Amino acid sequence: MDERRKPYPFDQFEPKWQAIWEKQQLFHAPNPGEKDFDHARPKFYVLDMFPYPSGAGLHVGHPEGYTATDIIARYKRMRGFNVLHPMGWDAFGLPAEQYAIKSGQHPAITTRENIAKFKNQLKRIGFSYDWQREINTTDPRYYKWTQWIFLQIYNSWFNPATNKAEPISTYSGKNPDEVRLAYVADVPVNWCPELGTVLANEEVVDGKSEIGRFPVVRRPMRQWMLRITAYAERLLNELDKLDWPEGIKLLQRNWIGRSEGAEIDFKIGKSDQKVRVFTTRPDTLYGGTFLVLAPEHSLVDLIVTEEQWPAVREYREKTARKSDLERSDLSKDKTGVFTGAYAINPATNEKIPIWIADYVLIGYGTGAIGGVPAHDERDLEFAKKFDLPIVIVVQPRGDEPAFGFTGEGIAINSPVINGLTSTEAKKKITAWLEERSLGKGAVNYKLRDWLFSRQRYWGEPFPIIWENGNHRSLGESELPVVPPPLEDYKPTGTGEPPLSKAKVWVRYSEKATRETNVMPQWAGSCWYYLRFCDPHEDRRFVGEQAERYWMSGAKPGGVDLYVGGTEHAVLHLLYARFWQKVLFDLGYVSKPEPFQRLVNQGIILGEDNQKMSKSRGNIVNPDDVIDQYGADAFRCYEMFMGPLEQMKPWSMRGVEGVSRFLARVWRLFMSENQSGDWELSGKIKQIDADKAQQKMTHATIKKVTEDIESFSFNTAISQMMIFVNVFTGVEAIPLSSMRSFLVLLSPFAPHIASELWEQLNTKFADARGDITKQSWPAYDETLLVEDEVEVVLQINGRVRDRMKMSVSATDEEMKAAALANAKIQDRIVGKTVRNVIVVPKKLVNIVAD
RNA sequence: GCCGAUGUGGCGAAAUGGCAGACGCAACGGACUUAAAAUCCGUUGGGCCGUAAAAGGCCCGUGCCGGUUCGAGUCCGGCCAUCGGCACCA
Repeated sequence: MDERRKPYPFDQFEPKWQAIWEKQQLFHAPNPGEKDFDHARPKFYVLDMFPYPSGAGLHVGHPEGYTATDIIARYKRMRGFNVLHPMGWDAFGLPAEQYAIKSGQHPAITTRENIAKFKNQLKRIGFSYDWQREINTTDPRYYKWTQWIFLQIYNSWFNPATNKAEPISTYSGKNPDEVRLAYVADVPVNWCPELGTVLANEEVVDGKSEIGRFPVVRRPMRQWMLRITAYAERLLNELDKLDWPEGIKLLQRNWIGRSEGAEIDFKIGKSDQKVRVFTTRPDTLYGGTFLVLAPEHSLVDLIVTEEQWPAVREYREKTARKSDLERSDLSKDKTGVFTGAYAINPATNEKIPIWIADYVLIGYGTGAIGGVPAHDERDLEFAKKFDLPIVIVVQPRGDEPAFGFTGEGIAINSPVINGLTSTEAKKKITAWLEERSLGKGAVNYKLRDWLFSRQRYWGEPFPIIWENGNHRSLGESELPVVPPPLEDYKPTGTGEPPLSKAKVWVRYSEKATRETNVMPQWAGSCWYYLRFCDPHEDRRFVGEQAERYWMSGAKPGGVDLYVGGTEHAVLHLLYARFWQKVLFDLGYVSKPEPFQRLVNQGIILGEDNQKMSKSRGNIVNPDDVIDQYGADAFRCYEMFMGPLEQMKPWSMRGVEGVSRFLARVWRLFMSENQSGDWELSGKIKQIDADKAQQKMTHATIKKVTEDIESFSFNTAISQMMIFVNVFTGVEAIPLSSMRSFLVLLSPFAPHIASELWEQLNTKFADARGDITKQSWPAYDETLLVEDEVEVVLQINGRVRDRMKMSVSATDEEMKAAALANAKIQDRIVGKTVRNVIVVPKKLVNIVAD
């Protein structure tokens, strides 16, 4: 293509229009109270998941969602909305730091370079972002407020009575540090020696770090935690009113993992000690023949008998050394040790042995279970292995065997609840336990508190200092806390964060030292959508008026449309919801949920149908595509590939096809003169469209409008192709149809639409101004109505003939015409017509045999 | 193991329960051209009958098996395959 002439001169007009948009700041959205703000228009906030600016630059997957949102943004502007469509950078994170370790270059420099590269690439695609609102999570003017929000979390607690966060000052207990939403705890963490940091559960995949795939081991360490579990119920319930894909809601529900059941106390021997267990099947209590504690359970020390100590100690040490991976890998084979102690089953009053086993997790429920081997697979396996008694207490309703039956049935061998269904039995036994103070109904969640500290350099420092072993928050006036420059960014390897090497910085005062952990990468993205509302406000994390305006709406979520990949289904999306709720409870924001509507774009595969990766060498770089085919072709191809949500392979041939379509659009408007220059085609005239042309135009307006609304961008483009095919070769082309068409095309291919619109304006005075300032065309449904339609004639559901009929034909007329049809006649001779089904304007089906 | 998504030509795909394959790619044929590229026009799911060639006709076909219905890619039940998530959560 280099030496050859391009099919249309996109290389000239695409940069031209990008320069015009930038110069005129056409896509800047003023805030309420600012110059040019229009109160009469409704608002629309359309947001992309902002990228991590990696050194590799954009790949074609990024702009897929970005193109979709850009189409929506441009469309909504033409429909009269004030559109907020911003972009920014989630720039804290490991790669820049890893690079710093290797090269010694400060991550801030790497980050700045990568951002410049990303921004340049995005601008070449012609996205209509309001670049005045660009934000960068590593900018002190931004993370000052990330730290500020942390302080709000730190300085509040979750009041169960009001079911919301409140300032810590309202807490009446003795030690507020026990209830803060941000707290310090010694917890078994996922320690990654290679990365020199701990990781959140969510960042560990199959026992390896999500980044780098290095092994991860369990190790107790003192860490900052955020009390997200306090919000489990609300995070679960408030999903209902969000317009998110059901699949994503389900992922979050499963992650939160609510289960209802009971907590039951088992007395230990003759002492006053009790073990509390959680179960979802209190109705199987009579079948409980042993107890199992997690090896780490604090009661173990108190109950183990002399002779069992050595075995217990050895087992506990062995478990502690196992990583999570090993622990679950060996899941097929149950292990455990008897403690020598016994408990009393409160239902049967029988003495049952207490074991420890690593299939019971310290972090879930009470860290102890009642073993009901007859009706729980894991307990059954354990009982078989260690020869523990098995008692059947649930009778299945079908003909399944009761032994090992885990479903719901009828309670048996259980005096208090015999004959009841499992559901009834659960209620009754729980009430029975409550009356005797032996237990109570309880709800448990799989969700754990959020491990919030990292032993890294390139992240937000905590606005916290330590004095005499106690933590204390810095004042708001001391923000931002800026990380000190370091000679050496390497992790210390001991778990001591790199910031501890900056001795001067760490020393806050005579008596106090700074916290040296930093926040995880998720911190900055937990609230960036709020900052976009008002990115330059320096007195508050977001201006109140701006927040109330852009986040407004009748539904709980403030952002009207949020587009990004499924990989953030439970991490970013859950964390952001959590922060939003804390800020909402404390009265800082107006909405309980951040994102009202969520759409996930599918992954784009390489041409070989494999995931794009450096090692496969199948990565497509948007720059190369744009060099060859232009930004409009790139955008349109990304949308033409198939449904947005679907995974689909890239195809350069496909890009070429879409590029040919845009060239046809170009030549519909432009022709080459003698000297080889493009000029407006003389075929375009101010004439009325004939009936068929008018119908095609309105059908196209309708289809494109509806398809944009339903995110069916691929079929919208198909319709525009049909339109162009119809008008290609027409001798006199009606101007009005071309005007409408260009407006429809402009969200998809804004450069060519702008250029052709301008060309029309040089000759015709029927419209004025830039195409981006036009309003979206309306369609007239009456023009789409046909006089005659082709009706399908079927016999027994098989098409036998077709005939033209007036749309106003009655059912009777259609039936009569069908039966009179020659081909139908031929086929039904000698047969009995049993029934005739008439679908108006569509078909007649004759049932005959 | 559990949960979810997907399965339609050579390929990407389209189809409020009503003509399966729109639109695009690829392929083939034609026009233009000294030639090629580009462009334009046409053909293109499979099988069979038919004819000199056409016209035309019939049957099969949306992962597999069954059901509901006048009529099923679409709804229901069971299975298979691929992808994604969770995974000893009591």
